[in-house]
Amino acid sequence: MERELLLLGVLRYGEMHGYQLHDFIESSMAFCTDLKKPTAYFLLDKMQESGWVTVKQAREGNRPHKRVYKLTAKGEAVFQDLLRANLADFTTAKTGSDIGLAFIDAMPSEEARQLLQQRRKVVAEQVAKFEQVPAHAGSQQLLIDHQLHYLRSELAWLNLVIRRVKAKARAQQA
Amino acid sequence: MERELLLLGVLRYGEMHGYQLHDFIESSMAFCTDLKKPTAYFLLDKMQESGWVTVKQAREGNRPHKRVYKLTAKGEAVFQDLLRANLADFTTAKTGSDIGLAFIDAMPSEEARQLLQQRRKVVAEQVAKFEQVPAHAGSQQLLIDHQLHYLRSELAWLNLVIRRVKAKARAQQA
DNA sequence: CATTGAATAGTCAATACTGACTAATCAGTA
DNA sequence: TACTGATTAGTCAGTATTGACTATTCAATG
Repeated sequence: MERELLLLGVLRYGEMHGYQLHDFIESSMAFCTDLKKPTAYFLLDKMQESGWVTVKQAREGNRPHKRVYKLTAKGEAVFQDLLRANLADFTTAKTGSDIGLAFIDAMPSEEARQLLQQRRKVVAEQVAKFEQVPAHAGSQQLLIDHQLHYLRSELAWLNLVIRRVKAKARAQQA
Repeated sequence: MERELLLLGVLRYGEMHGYQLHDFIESSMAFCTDLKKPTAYFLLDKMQESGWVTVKQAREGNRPHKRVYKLTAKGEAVFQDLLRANLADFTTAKTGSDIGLAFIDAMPSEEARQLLQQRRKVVAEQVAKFEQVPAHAGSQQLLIDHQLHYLRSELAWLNLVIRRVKAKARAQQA
């Protein structure tokens, strides 16, 4: 239900059409979710069927159809419920970057070390990127802070792994 | 390609049938991926078409069909490539638990504080669970260590957020 | 004013993923 | 031996998700 929570939450800022919604999410929340356009429309349609949002066709100038979505009272209630459920719970994030580590013994430690150093560079670049992000308003800042916290923690862990792999590489060469 | 890497990597331990594969992943790697049975069979079929694995029908006793998958030379080559690509790269994990934080201003800070304290309990329990996990062999241990590192980092961050929310709750009541 | 490229808005066919199911065997037990 | 529940093995129909596309409008430029 996270994506629903997200869409409802964004719609609380005011009525919007699908493209705007998707755009806002792409730009403002890219690092905590990735909601593709067709998925957004799919979910919005379902929400409309459930009565969480209303849709009206709008025309500006002589532009073609444009579906404007608006939160209903029921939608707001669902939002409040989902929000509470989300805040009280915790689901561990899954990386995909871990899978490689599981099989790190399948290659020479020295090569693994080099690859992990490349990975470290990637993480360090992301950290740098987020350090440059200008201050955001309110809870947006929370997400940025979290991302930074997370990335730094990953960097620290990577350093640890690299040290371990280095030790192993030395042992192998001896 | 992470799931492919995973399946190929597990098959390197020796030929297996689909159920065994899925079982191994469920039990040994549950916290870094979740690969459902039908997905495993789906991917294995595709891999067979690509020539990464061979399949042979086997019968033990008079059990019905049982498809035994075995890595081919090509499969091993692909595995090595995927492994290198995976180790050199980094993809940030996405939680879903962040979405709630993005809208935390939509409820009274005092209530948010209580909910986040529930969340903290959930995280703390997971930390405790992983601290109990007995030592594993080789790179399996790496995954467990990573998970612990990650969970502790999340716990620390949550504490920080809770402090902030507390401060806000005090400010609101004053 | 025709043309190019960007932005806006949405669609669709295809892929990926999963919940819920079948079906056989085995192990215990009453 | 008939029944119950667990284990093994796999299937299938339905849902979720996405890459790649269409089609319009706008803005700028030669």
